[in-house]
Amino acid sequence: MGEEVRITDYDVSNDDDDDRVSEWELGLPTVHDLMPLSQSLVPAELATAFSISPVPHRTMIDVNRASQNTLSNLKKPFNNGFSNGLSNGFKSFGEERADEMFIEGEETVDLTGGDGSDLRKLRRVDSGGGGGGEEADSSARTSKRPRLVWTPQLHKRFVDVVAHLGVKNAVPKTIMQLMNVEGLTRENVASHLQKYRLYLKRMQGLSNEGPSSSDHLFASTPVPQSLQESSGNGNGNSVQIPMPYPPHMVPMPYTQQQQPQMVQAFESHSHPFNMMMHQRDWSGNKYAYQHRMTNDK
DNA sequence: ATGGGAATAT
DNA sequence: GATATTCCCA
Repeated sequence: MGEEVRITDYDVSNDDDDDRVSEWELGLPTVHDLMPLSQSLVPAELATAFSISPVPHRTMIDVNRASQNTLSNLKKPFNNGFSNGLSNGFKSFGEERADEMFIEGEETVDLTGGDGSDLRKLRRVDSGGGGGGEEADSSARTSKRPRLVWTPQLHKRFVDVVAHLGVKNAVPKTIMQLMNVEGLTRENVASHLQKYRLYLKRMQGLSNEGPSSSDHLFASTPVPQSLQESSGNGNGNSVQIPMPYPPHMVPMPYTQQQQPQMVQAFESHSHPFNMMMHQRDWSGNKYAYQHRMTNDK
């Protein structure tokens, strides 16, 4: 019964590309449409000679596809929470690939964008008593956000922010804003903060270092001195932008980059972090894998 | 509306 | 049982 998030269902029915057909898809492709948009500057002979891989030919159709794809992505950034990375990726490889390549380098929609707007506000739709109106589908699935998984990276960011804020100012909302993580809600932070505080408390109780064996996550990120005990971190001023965190979101899974050090008293098993993306693809983009994680713990 | 914490849920 | 969400109240 333990129901884990199913990413499958929605998408199938939700797939914009399929149910919406645009003109250019309907009409027969014209010659112009099929005409390659670009030509190689390198003669075929030379190309082969130097083993230069030819750039895939793109036609207007490809372009339209790509742009539509992009549009729909922009339009429904959070339809079903964050699980899109996967669902999209699994659709149809052959076809999708072209599009991907084409729009590669595109930025993930950043709702946290410059000013720090939000995407929260999507809350549960409660039945208004009465009759009819049903949440159609625009943003209906909104009700249930997948469980947020606090990855080490995410937690680190959290800790950093809290540290820079000082215990005084470290309140959920502020933390959330400073963390600047796409899709992170105040509740998420509040909850985590609650736990973190307990951890800290329990921690100084034991005076010396002795991370309980159960504090997997927390133990993974050292508690900054600014938090060790004293409050305020000597920062009496209002904190404006202590640490400009890049807008983006959190890295990804956990590749096998094990470091010889840190043989601390970690559990004998491997980290559970691989399981992380069972619910959601935080980075929300498929290219995350390529990016190197620059965070250390 | 927000923070904090207890109660639930997964 | 750990961990995250939701409910409740100050």
